[in-house]
Amino acid sequence: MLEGPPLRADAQRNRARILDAAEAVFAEAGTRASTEEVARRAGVAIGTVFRHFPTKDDLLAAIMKRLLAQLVEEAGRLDLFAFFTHVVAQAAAKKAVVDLLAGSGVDIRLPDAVGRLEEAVGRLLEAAQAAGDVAAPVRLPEVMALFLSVCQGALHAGWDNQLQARTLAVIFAGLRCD
Amino acid sequence: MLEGPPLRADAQRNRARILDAAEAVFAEAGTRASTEEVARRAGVAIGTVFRHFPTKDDLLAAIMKRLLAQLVEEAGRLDLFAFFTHVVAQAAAKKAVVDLLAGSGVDIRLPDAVGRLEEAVGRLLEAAQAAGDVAAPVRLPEVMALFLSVCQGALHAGWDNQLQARTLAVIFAGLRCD
Amino acid sequence: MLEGPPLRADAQRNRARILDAAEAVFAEAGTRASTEEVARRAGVAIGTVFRHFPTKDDLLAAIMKRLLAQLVEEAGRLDLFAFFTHVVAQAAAKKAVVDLLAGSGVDIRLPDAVGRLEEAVGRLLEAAQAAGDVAAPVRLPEVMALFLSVCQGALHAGWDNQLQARTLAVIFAGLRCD
Amino acid sequence: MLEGPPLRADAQRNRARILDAAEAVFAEAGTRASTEEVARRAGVAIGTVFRHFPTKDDLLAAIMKRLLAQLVEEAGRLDLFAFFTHVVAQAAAKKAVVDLLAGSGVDIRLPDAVGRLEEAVGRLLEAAQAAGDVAAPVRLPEVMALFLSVCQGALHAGWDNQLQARTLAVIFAGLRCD
DNA sequence: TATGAATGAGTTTTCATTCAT
DNA sequence: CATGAATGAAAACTCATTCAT
Repeated sequence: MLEGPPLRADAQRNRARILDAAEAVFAEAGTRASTEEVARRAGVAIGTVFRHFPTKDDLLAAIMKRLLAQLVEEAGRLDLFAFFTHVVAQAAAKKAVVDLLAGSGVDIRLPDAVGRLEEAVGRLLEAAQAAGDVAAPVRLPEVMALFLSVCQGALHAGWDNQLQARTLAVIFAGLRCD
Repeated sequence: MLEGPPLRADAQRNRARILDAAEAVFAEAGTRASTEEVARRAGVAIGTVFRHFPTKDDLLAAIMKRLLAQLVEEAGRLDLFAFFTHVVAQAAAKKAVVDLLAGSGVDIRLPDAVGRLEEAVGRLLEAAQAAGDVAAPVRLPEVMALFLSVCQGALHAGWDNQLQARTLAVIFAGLRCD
Repeated sequence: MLEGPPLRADAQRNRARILDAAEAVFAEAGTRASTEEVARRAGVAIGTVFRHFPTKDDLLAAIMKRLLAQLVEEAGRLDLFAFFTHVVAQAAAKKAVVDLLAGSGVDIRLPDAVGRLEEAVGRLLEAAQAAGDVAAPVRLPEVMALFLSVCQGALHAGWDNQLQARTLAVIFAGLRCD
Repeated sequence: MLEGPPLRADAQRNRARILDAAEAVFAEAGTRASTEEVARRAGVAIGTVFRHFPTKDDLLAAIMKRLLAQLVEEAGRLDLFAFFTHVVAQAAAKKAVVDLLAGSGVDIRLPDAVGRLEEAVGRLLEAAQAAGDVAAPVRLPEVMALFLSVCQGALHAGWDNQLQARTLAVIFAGLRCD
């Protein structure tokens, strides 16, 4: 957890640019895309990428961490159903992250961040069950599993709005009447 | 659709060996695993792999095609719920294929084979609806979407039998009461 | 010079087919073209090519030998100028051979055949000088050199009939007034 | 025509080294020589060659371009006869290049550079005709054709100084009395 | 003898990572 | 700190040649 000295303003800007570029590049081309391509997209030299993220896996982990934090933040503002819907809707933009969450060969461990997301979803689940919107026997693990599954699914095969809605409808019904 | 002359017996044997090896290797190490490793596992020289599959992508496509055919065959013997359950249970063993089905950077198109799977699942759906096991408004696209999603989800290390069962239970309930 | 037993009729037919195919293939794609491609063009399996020509170089040497014999034969029927003109006109069809004559990396020695061609051209030269069509000081080596040079030149850059004629005209003038 | 930013000094040095090495290697062993050998000779890692020339063909094209520029420069300093003589004399050292100019399987297009050479030779021709050293009806295309032909011819091992001189003498006479 | 599958050394090419500028 | 050239191990792919069918 050592964070080192705070970065200079330009360094911080570069770090953010690289993360944005990496998210975009890996979303488009998968994690096979080269680090050079990320640098190019970020408008930065390759050395700069490696200064900020000593290995490619570090870069991937950083993307993940950032998205997970975003998800936690969104979970704090929405109910369970809205959260699912929202995340699925934008899953395609986060391809790499969802892939990583699902473990695509690259081996990255972020127990903290994942744990925090699980807690956030847990709170949503409790609330939904308290409101009677989700059946009592439903537990967090399967909700997380469904969440990840549907994110994965949504990445691919061009789920349009319709298909997203219909697919989520089945899951929501399942949560309600289980 | 031209298939060329039938392969010699030994060639056919090698082709199958290579596909088996590739399925295993890519399941264990992802599609990043090298073609050499596949050759080694198949007990064959690298040139033999490339004679059968001129490109790594060709090899991946061939694995896919074979798995899809297997799924179609299994769909013919099971009902919708059993099919889901069965496939999810062994998804981890087919990691690479499920990844490919979902499009993991490698660019492979097998509309035919995918189409046939969709038809097979369509028949299962009709039967299940006729039997009253699935609600009338449910349509094929969302069933396929759920199917793929859950396969992806099931790849994760964490899904033990319990979690598989509980997750599918939610989906099955959703299909029933939608 | 051991020639072995005479070939069976079908074997002889195959040998010829392979040579024709090789000449065509190497003319189109250079000597880098693969032996497989030659086999394919000859409508023969790769093993058959290697039975007739134990190495690729043997195949190339055989093409050469055949073309040189052809040239000798043509030299016997034409005068020096007609011979030059004729050979240049069809040089493109013999790309590989001319390349080989010029020594393109592949190392092949056919002193006999080349010697016989040189003799044939020598006879043409004597005749032409006797007729006063070629200046007395001109010697065989430079005639051969010009011959090969122009063949090489004609292979490339799409010499049309016009250009062939004009280029040869300069050389013929040079031979006359040297 | 965009050339990108100017190369760093060390990169430029390496680029030149690689070109020199490639010219030497390909002159000795033909274009079949491996890129590794070029790297070794240049005292550079293989990756460096590919950073500068992403493809072997790119490397070959670059050699060509450089030689053509050299020829243009030499054409600017010499008269037509001296130019021919000079180039023929050193043709053997440029084996690969002359082969490429003539198109030896490798597929490279450099219309610009070739065009500039043609212009330069055109100027020499005009001057020679103005001086009465070349007959009026002679045109540029056949001069270029002769030039390339003789370069090709000169590649052969056998052309010693004598033979070069005698062969060029015939051509020069032809240009004079055509 | 013909066939065509298998071999495996050799080549090209890619890319994460290091390091001189 | 940023840059971008260099590195070199590893991967993809080719093809002359051998050998089982």
